[in-house]
Amino acid sequence: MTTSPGSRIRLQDVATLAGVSLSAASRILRGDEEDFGADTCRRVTEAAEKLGWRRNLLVNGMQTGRTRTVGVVIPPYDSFWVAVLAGIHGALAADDYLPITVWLGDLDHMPHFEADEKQGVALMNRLLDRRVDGLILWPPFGLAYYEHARELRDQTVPVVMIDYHCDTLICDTVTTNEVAAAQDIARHLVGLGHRRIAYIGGRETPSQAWAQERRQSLEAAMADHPEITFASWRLNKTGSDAVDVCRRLLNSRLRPTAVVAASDHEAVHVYRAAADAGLTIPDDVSVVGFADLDFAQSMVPPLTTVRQRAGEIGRRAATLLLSRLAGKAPAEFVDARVDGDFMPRQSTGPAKGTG
Amino acid sequence: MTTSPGSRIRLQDVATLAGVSLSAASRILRGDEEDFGADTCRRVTEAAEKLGWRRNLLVNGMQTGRTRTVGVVIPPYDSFWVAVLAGIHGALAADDYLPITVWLGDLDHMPHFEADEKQGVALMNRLLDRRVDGLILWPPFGLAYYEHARELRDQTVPVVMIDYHCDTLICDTVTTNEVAAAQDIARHLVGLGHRRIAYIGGRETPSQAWAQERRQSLEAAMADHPEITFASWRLNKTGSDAVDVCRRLLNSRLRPTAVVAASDHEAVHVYRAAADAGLTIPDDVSVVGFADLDFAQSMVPPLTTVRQRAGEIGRRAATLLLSRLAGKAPAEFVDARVDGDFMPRQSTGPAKGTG
DNA sequence: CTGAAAGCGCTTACAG
DNA sequence: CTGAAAGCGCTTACAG
Repeated sequence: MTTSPGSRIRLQDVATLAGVSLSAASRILRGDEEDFGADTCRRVTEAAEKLGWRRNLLVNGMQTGRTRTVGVVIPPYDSFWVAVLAGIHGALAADDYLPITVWLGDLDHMPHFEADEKQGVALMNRLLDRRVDGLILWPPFGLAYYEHARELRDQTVPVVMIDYHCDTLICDTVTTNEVAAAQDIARHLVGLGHRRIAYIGGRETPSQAWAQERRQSLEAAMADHPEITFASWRLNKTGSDAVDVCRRLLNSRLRPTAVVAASDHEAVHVYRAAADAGLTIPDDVSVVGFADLDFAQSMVPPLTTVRQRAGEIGRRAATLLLSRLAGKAPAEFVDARVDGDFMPRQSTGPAKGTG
Repeated sequence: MTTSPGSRIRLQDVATLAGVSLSAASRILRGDEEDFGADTCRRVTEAAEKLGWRRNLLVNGMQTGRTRTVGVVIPPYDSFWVAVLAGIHGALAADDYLPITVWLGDLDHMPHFEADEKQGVALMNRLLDRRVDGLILWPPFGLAYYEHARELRDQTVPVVMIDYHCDTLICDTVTTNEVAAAQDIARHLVGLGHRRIAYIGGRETPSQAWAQERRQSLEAAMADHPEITFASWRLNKTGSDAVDVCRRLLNSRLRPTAVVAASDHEAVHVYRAAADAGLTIPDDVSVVGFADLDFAQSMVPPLTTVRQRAGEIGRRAATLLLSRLAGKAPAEFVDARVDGDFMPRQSTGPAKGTG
């Protein structure tokens, strides 16, 4: 029952059993069979099989400096991130790379990453100590951690960030095409006759650049329609005041006939606030989400939203990193944009009084 | 921009900069400071800091045969498994172990694992080639893979299986207390006056032992109530006939007033079939799920179900493995049971005609 | 208090 | 066609 890790079979055991030298066994098992007699090859293969020998990838890692391993700092936070992870895993596995996925904090109470900077740096360093060849990071591991981990700052280890974006790129990034998505949303709502539109977002820390970009894209898209009155609202740091803020928003002087939420998560709060205020969706107020999370379709009414192609985002991130590792990536950092798909459903309708 | 992995700082560089020997630097940086002069220690620490040297855990792995790494073969399939993963990650991280989470197939179309045996074995072997110290597996990686991977069969590498259970234990297991949960369900339904009760499950392959146990536990619990007529139904291999089977079940001669689903996933199908058949939940038929997945509470009506303590299950699995690795686990395989919590909600009500 | 030496499990030129 | 030797980046007795 007790494990004895030292008892593993070594190549030398295989070589001995097959009656060849260590190096012969090594070369044969690595496919270098041409130089050896068919009989020798067979003896070695059979000996390895019989003893249950398996190559030791730690050795390869030490010798080559490459572990064929990628650190992925992304929690399975919601269906979007789970799908991103799946995309990453698939693409890496296809190239025989192994993702090592870790995250900080527990899923129910995602911490404020600013407060956990120390732990964040420690997490990265744990991965770097394992000699991952590269890293894929989610937004909260933005600039701050980047600057703390020497390997990243010095660009010894390539990094791809998802949904993180800033003016001067510090690494490869993969992001949803926010501008196009915002225009889709604006076009849809304006077409339905809405003139008073509000946006409700979470806080926008520097590391949550996507949040800022999403709002700004929508503001820009709305600015193309001078007939629109538009207002952006924002939740507090933790989002604990979400329903309350949504309620105030709906009752605000603007009296929006449509609310665009930063994501489907916030849209849920708008639904609740609308119910509290006795407002019907979409008759009294239209609601648009973002992401098309797994629950969006079964909300009552089904939520109009922008589907993010999460799997594709993950795959792009992984292939980008792999090409970087293979030295095949462009010299400049890549700023990859993945389109979203506007999904009109029943949470949006004609503006009240427009019919 | 281009990465040069060979350019990493080695301990020798640190030693040279500090003006000490390699071994002195090694011992000082590992905390063996007592034998050295305070000044020497400082010079070494500073040199390491200055050069940005980081220990190479691959070396430790090679030297000790332990990598402080655990292979976790669990996809983030639904909120249950995500929470299990979170529990595992938390417990491993607390002990400075690193989980390496991988899975087979894509999340949308989870493959038939029987059909992918080769890939499954390859997946395990990829982990074993990385010299993981142990493995945590989800049910589909049951007996079959177990028998194929020599390290597992020979118990060189300890394994904990979640929700896998069979008569003669082949490894440590962590499972929900199915018997108690089944009794809770039976008591609840009988108390509501139900006399005609059906169970709807997916297929029960050998590797999905939990499915079999769940059904059998319910059958046993029902047998304690002789006034109950009980029938078990089952979906086809892929579950593609789910709604259809549920429809037939509801219209069957039994005319069940209550349906117990193998999990919340199947309960969704029962809801749909009930709607198709013009039956109201719970007035015409009561429905009970299992797991308390993230969507259960917001189903219409909210689903009565058994909450599985996923986080606890994950933590137990991880700590069990860690104690096994530390040689502190009991000699026999552990069969850990985690209680579920019965969650009565609005999908169950008095049996029709009972009032 | 410090350094030369062996070894972890291999791979890869290189000499026979 | 095959084997002795050096080396990957360290750690750890052991000798000074």
